[in-house]
Order: sequence, then structure tokens, then C-alpha cells
Amino acid sequence: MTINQNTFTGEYSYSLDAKGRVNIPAKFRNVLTAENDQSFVITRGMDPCVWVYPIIVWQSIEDELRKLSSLSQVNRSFVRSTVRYASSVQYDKQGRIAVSPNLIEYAQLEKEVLILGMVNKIEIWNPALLDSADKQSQEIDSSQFDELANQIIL
Amino acid sequence: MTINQNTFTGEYSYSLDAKGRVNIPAKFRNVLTAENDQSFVITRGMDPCVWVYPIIVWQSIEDELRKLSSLSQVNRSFVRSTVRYASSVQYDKQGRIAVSPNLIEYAQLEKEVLILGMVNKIEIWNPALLDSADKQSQEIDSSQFDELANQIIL
DNA sequence: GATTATTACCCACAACTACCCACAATGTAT
DNA sequence: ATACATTGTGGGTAGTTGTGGGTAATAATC
Repeated sequence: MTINQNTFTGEYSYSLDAKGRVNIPAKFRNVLTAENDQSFVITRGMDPCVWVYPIIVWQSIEDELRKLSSLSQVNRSFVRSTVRYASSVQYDKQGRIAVSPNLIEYAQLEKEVLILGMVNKIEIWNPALLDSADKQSQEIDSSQFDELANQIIL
Repeated sequence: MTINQNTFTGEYSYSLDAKGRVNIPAKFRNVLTAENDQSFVITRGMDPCVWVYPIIVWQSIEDELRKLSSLSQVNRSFVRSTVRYASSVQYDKQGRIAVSPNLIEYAQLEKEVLILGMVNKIEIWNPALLDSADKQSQEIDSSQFDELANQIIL
């Protein structure tokens, strides 16, 4: 029996090489379906990290965006901010994708990077930033955090 | 007659070998349904131990997580903390799963480990930690503990 | 159009993992 | 009591995975 399709979990420590390439963990590659192939959409995360979507997941986001009327200023602005930094990439024979200098700068990536599975997408972090970002948000919104934890039976 | 499906009970003493493998008790393997097959999700427990979910149980957790919008910072942080240390494993022909160095360190596992059935999941403990952890929490929250005990007819 | 920079593709290799087999200990059936 | 099956534990081997670098194709610059 196979894993849930397109579900990413776990944390992996990899290195960003001199050419700006990072490995996609083998476990993630196996999760992808045939339609997903080797195509991803890479973009800015809402946290200081890089988001990597399997193409199939990204397409469903695009479908949602299509529904938003351009008559609304907020809609226009939202679509713009969502799509602006997104570009499609494929992984090479060794399972690596290239991260653009833009994104490397945005997420402040250095040699050592942390790859996180986030259910339907993948995050690439500078390990130092991840810890502080998460600690912060859990402290600030600790009551909301607890509420979520109570709703979901682990 | 068989036990309830996917229900784990009892305690078993096993050894973690040099390659970081632990046996899944035969009694647990028999409890698994066909859909569960040999797939588990292994992750950090909320106590200093390792949690092992049958894949089917874990999927229901994932389904909840999928519903949380990534626009909310708390949601992102919550999803991250839930899936960060989770990864899927299968047991080999001898019925063993591999425990990652990360998790071994977190649960301070040594050669001798205790496997506990926890109804819908399995726990792997360093025996020394288990005793002290349980004693502690029952002392601190003894009134809450009694309340729970009253609710459930044993 | 020539030169340089960037990207994509390929190969190489060390480290690791998954798979297989072996065997002793325990449990079960005849 | 003996034979047989199951279970827990150890280790070897072949394939996979992560990482670096080289070369050719493409794009950018002068």
C-alpha cells in the first residue's frame, strides 16, 4: 500500500551547493504521482523560506485565483502577490532543483538548509531562521495554538 | 476471535539494534488491517518517547491539517510542529522498522526499549524515562487524573 | 559575431539504506 | 517428547541517495 499521494512530512538536512541546487528528499520524490512528474512550482513562502509545490497542487491554487474577479482591487493585489515570485522548475537526474538567487536571498539560505514537509507543499529554510520564527509565533498566539492542538486528536 | 482492529495494548521489551531497528511486536502486526499493511508514520511523542501510527490513523490527522489555511501564521506554525518530525516507514520481512538517529536522540533510546500499545498508536520508550515521567505527571495532576478515572468505567 | 556568463545534462563516488539470509529462542501442534 | 512454525536478533550485500564537479548547450553582453 502506498503513502497518501502528494503528502510531504518530515525534516531533512541538505546542502545548497555552489550552483544553487538543493536535493529533493528521495521520500518526497516517491510521493509524487505520475501527473506531477518532476515539475514543481517554486516561490516565496509567507514565512522567510521558500515554498515548493508539486505542479498538481499549484494548479488547484491557480484555479482558485481564476475565480477571483479582477474588478476588486484586493483581488488584483492578492493574485499579484501570489503569482509574482512563482516559477516552475524540474528536478534533474540526481533529484535536485535549482533555486534562483532571488529566492536564496529572500530566504537567506546558506550552505546548510532544512527541508520540511508541510503536507501539500515543501519548505526550504535557513535552520537558524526556522527556530526563531516558530518559537515567536507559538508564543504570541499560544492560545490559538492550543485550541488547534485540542481540535486534532494526535 | 480477534481484537478490535488497529487497537494496540500491552507492553513489550525489545532491543534497538546497531542499525537503529526495532521490532514491531507480532501481536501488533496482526492487529493491522489490509489497508494499513506495513506502513507506519513515526514521529516525536509529546512525552520523551517515539510515537508510531498506523498509516490509516495518521491520514486522518493529515486530513485535518489539510483544512488549515496557510494564510494564517498560527496554522503554518501548527502544521509545521505536527509534521516536522514525522516520516513514513515500513517494516521489513522480519517485522522491524528503522528509527532515525534524530528520534533515537530525542527519546534517548538505548539498547533496551519498551514498546507500549496506546490504543490507536504505539510508543517506544527508554524504560528509565517512562517510569519517572508517569510518576511525575500523576503526582502533579492527581485531581485531573482522578476525574478522568471517574469518567471511564473500568 | 565573439566572448562571457548561465543553465542544463552527465558522470563519479562515498555514504547510507533496504533487502536478503542465517540462526537461536520461543511457542505450538501432533 | 518431538517436530514444526513463529518470533526476535544479527549481519552481509546490492542498490539507492546525496554531493561534487566537468562538459556541452543556451542565453546574455559587449
